[in-house]
Amino acid sequence: MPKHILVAVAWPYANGPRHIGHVAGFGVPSDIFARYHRLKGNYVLMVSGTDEHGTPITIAADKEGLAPRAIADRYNTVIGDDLYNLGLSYDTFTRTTTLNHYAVTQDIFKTLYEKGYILRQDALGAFSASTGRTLPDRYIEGTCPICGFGEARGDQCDQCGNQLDPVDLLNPRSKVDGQPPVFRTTEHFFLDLPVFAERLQTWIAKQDHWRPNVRSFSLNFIKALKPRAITRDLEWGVPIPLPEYAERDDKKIYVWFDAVIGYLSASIEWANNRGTPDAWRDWWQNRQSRHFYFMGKDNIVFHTVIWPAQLMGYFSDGHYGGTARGAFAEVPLQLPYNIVSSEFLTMEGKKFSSSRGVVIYVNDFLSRYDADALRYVLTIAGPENQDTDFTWTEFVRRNNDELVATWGNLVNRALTNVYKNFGTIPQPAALSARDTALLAEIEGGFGPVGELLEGARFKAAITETMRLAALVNSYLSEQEPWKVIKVDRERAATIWYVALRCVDSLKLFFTPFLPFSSQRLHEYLGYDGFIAGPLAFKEYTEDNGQTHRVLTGDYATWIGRWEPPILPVGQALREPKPLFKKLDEQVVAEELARMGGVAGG
RNA sequence: GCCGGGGUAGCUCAGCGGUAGAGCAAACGGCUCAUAAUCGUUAGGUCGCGGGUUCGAACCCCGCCUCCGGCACCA
Repeated sequence: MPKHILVAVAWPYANGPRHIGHVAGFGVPSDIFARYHRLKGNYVLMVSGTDEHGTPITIAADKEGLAPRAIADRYNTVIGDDLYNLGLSYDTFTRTTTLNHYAVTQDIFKTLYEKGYILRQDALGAFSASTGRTLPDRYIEGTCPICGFGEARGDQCDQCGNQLDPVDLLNPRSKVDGQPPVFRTTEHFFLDLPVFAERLQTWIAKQDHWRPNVRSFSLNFIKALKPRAITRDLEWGVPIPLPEYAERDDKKIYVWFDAVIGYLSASIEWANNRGTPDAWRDWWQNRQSRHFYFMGKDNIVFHTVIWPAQLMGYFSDGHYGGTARGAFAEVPLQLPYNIVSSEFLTMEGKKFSSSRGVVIYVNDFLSRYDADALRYVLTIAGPENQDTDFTWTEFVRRNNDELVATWGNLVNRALTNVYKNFGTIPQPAALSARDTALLAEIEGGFGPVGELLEGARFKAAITETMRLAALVNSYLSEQEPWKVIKVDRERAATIWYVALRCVDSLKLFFTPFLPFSSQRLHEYLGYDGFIAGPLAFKEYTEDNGQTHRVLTGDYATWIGRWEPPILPVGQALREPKPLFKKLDEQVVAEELARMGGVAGG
């Protein structure tokens, strides 16, 4: 029985291009997971979009003399292109500035407010003297009242490590324009998290399948829950859906409150765009569905505590809950099933930093190297369980000595031999014990590799797949069909048939990780159709006339299945070419030079 | 400061209570179909340090050293 799987992917923030650390954390792992479940025959809905509200975008806009929307437009395009080029197979990659997203966000806010889960309280806030906008604590600096450090931030002193309140700073000033901030009392709306503390505690405590650090970190976090402000004094954001704020342009919903709602709103948008407006409920109001969230470790509490609290509070009410009929009626919106959080990638031993040149942007990377090469390295050497370091030396080595040498070479030697000597999938004679043993081991991989993928153990899954590929190289070296063919063409045909059967299965194991090369291999083997096909951009126009671009794809037409394929004897091969490019050792020096030599020190 | 995570073969990492593992690098040998790729064999570690629990500890507990994150109106 196919399952409904929601793959909810962190929303990249649209204030600049994204670097490979970002896609290592949420993009590649989530796509591997989604592609695997599609092959498995499950109903996958993979959603995300660019996160376009909040202070950093308004600051970027001010610097360039543009409207926030213009910044968001620019980076929505850049980021969308990056994800497309990496082959991330979203069902819907949209943005938070759509009418639909505003409507869903406002419905959730309004419903939580009416149910008493949102409180109104006065709070002391810091404002920019020049623009009147909120100044987040981290944008205020001054002299630390504890240690006297002159450049302490409003939230914390980097010298003595103490947590601070911006009103305590001596000589406070805005990091944006250098002016002293103005402090004044302002009304804010607070999500009443303590009301949910007990339910959250019970729920999180029984999530044995979460990664241990996610679970323990979250349990620790909810020991001291306070109401959390979910509005900001900012003109850029989703309007507060209450009559007294309808005409005001100075207070909006906090970006994090609306960003997580994107998982739901993007699902609703997906359903509307394909003309089946209730289809999202199969994932959200279906107790059998499972929701997987992918993000970096800095986002954990938003997904394990705050978003679940929003969902618990909303339950099956509001406009979207209340319009459910039939099997969906009164089924509460489903909570996360698993929170797959990654650690951080560093770059040549340092944190990514665009200002210091310690960075490689996705579009820059893909202009010189293949997406599959990046996907391979980010998977097998990615920050799955601990911070890991990306180095160019390691990238070149993994590409050349592992991807090209083990898998690329196996495919190439098998295909070129068979293409040259037979032209079609050769007819085997009786299989030897060695032949059947190899086939059993390779085709037996669908179970264990699949289990590793289901458990989000991507490193282990690709390592096991590489081990299986190496077994086939070993088999060929031992059987030496290039020698056998001179004396026994039928036996040579059998050996090559066995090798190609293995390659055909390995092709499926590699498809979630390396979709582009797996599709090419699929075609070289003489098959038609897509096991990993093209993605597509579509334009949608909403009622206000505003148009936005959505990254999607026609995944239902893809034909791959997570099971040993039936390799048809006699099927004509297409002329093979190497799947991967071997990289010259000097790209290491070139790339380090491009980074301005920062890696040396 | 508080909370959390890490320190395992030259390198990158897996293992997380039951005789120390993988890949790469190194040495030697085989093959030469294949992107000079591959295959086999060998070598290599008092598992950060010191205590403790246990029949038995990389694995659990305590202390220390060291590195790295998070600390909620930053996303």
